[in-house]
Amino acid sequence: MRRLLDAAMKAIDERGYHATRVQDVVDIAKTSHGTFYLYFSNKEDLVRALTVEAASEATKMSQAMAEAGSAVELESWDGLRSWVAGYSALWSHYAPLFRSWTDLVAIDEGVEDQIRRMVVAHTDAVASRVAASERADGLDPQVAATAVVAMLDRFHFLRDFVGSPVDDDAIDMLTTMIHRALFATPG
Amino acid sequence: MRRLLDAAMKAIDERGYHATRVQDVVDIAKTSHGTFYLYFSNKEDLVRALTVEAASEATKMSQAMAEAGSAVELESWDGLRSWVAGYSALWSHYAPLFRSWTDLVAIDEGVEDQIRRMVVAHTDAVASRVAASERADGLDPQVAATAVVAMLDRFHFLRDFVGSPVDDDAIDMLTTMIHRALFATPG
Amino acid sequence: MRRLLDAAMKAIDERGYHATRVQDVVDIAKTSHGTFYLYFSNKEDLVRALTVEAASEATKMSQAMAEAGSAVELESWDGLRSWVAGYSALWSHYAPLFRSWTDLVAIDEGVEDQIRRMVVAHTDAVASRVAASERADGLDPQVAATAVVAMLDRFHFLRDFVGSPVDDDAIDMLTTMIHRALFATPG
Amino acid sequence: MRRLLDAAMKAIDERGYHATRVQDVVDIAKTSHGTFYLYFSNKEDLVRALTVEAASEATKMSQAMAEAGSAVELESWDGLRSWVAGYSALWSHYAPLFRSWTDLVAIDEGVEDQIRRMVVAHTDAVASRVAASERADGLDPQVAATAVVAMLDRFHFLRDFVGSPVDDDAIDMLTTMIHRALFATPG
DNA sequence: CATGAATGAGAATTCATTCAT
DNA sequence: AATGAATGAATTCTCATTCAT
Repeated sequence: MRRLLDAAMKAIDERGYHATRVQDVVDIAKTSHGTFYLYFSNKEDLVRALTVEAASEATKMSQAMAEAGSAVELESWDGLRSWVAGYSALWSHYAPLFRSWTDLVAIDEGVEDQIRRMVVAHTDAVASRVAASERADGLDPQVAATAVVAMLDRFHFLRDFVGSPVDDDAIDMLTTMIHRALFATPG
Repeated sequence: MRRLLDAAMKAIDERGYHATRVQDVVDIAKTSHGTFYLYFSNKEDLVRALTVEAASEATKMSQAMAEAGSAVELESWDGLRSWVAGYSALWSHYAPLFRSWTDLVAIDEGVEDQIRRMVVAHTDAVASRVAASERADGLDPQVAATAVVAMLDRFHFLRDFVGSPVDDDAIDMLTTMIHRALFATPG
Repeated sequence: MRRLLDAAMKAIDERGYHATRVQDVVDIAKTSHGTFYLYFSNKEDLVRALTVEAASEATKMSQAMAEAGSAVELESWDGLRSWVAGYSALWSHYAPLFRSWTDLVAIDEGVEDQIRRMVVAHTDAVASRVAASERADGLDPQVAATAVVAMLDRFHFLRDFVGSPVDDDAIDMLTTMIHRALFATPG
Repeated sequence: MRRLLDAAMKAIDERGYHATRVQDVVDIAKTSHGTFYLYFSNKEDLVRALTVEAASEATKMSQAMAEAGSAVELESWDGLRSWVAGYSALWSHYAPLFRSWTDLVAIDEGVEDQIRRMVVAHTDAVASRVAASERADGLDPQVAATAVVAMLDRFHFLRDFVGSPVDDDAIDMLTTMIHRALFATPG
């Protein structure tokens, strides 16, 4: 089952979700059609399982942040950077899913729910810090958080699209831009 | 032919690209399968035509900006806002395509090229202004531009996803955040 | 469509419903899979169409009898014989369906309804004549009618099973037996 | 093995033969796929075992009748009734098989042979009594016997189909009708 | 130019059967 | 003897594309 999940990730990575056939997945997993349907009732079920996993990781990440401490974390450049780096690591790990979640939401309600859960986990985490910050006034926390998550998510996609990995320098710059966008005194 | 393009846009809007059948398109266009293949050699060809259109609009938009004047435009809040508003209008007009371009790039090289052209048009426009600005030093123009375009693009998608339209207030806030991210003096 | 219906009848005749593949039907009809699904949404739909046809014929037959006249028809040996002969002709024409309607009812509700319609058409026709007959008292018309239809239906099946066609002599004898069963003075 | 046979009967009763999966049978028997194939070489083998059982019962029934005595048995209303009641009990006990034997004969030659054996046991038993009876002249014993068995068999099916059990009254009436059909003096 | 019936390659899914444990 | 995970052949169904009218 783990083998099938990993194989699916690999296949989606290579061909994209829609071009991925059950055949491709079982070929990579070196198993048979029958085995696939032993563990998943259909192709959608497999994607659902993958998104559940990713959404759980995302939720775990923002909960960890919630427990770890105060708004200071995002308000300080270093604190913000570590969150951005965490997001980046998550994105890279689940790249095949994050890259195409736009399309995955159309699969079915179950998948859409998981993706929504993932988005909400991230935006809520940011929104609560923004709401708590004195320096971010003037910004609607939810809208600002959405903008931040949008930037992070798509930045990774675009870099991936042009073939440049998101390295430490890029994370630094993203951190700086987000930090300014949220907390900077207008110049 | 125009009827078919519009019908395709409508169908993709309603069902998403992958769930759209040639049948759906010809139904909406009130024409027949035969006619479809008279104007397009296949389904991909149709999408290619749509992306060519969107990419041309995007290019036109950034050329207009290039002709219109100096870096001041983006450096001033008002100038930046009008660009953001323009992007927003473009996104909304081609929403079905922008919403799922993640998926479209996988169709074929021709489509991917058009999308790349569109992304480059936007990032280059921003990057050149950032490069020209004295207040944006410390930022790699290309990377910063990518981040800005990422934010704009995905913000629209996310608002669309949660069902809230991008209104004037949201555009104001986006403008402010981008303005700060690019040009603000760190607080 | 007619070609497909006839082909299906032939295929069911040769292999039985459950062993009949869509492939077999389209092979006999000398057409393609695609064409099959152009006219029928699935295999069940095809059988439904066949049973609708058979049930309509059955209904037509009993209506004709109702219009033609009084109870005398069945009460007289000749009248009864002509009805038995009609039933026999119907059975032979739709042999593949009648032979296996036992199994067809399990396909879906639509098919079951048609078959019930067919059975009811026959039993009601007989029951009303029995009820009207003075010589048949002591018999519950519905139960007696069921027994008569049962005998007719299964007699054909059993003869078919052992490879002997139902000829005029057999029809004569069946007529005599039914006539006695319904109207004879106990010896 | 007994558990598997009973489970198969139950499964066929609930879903019909074709809809019954090996899975269903082993679930009901609370055993495993492996065990199933330990006792039966395949699915057909299981059905064959069931039909062998039913055919043996049928044979036993007509042998008992042969031993018990003379033609009088069927010629007397009471004697006939006890045979009809016996048939009815047999049908009810093996209802899942009798209900769908139309379908079962198509499985393989082995199954068809058993079913033929069962049919022949019944028709021969009746035919020999008819042949021996003086009052049944004019009727071909084999044909008349076939008609009687047909009526009995299908009457049960039809009653089952409309949801009315075959009770004592129905058996009385069947007996009367068969008695008249075979032995009545034409009125 | 326009039509839409016909095509068939390709994909998902099921389920009887095997076999290592 | 018993188990049940794994297998893959067989089948249904979809839909882009063609072509005779």
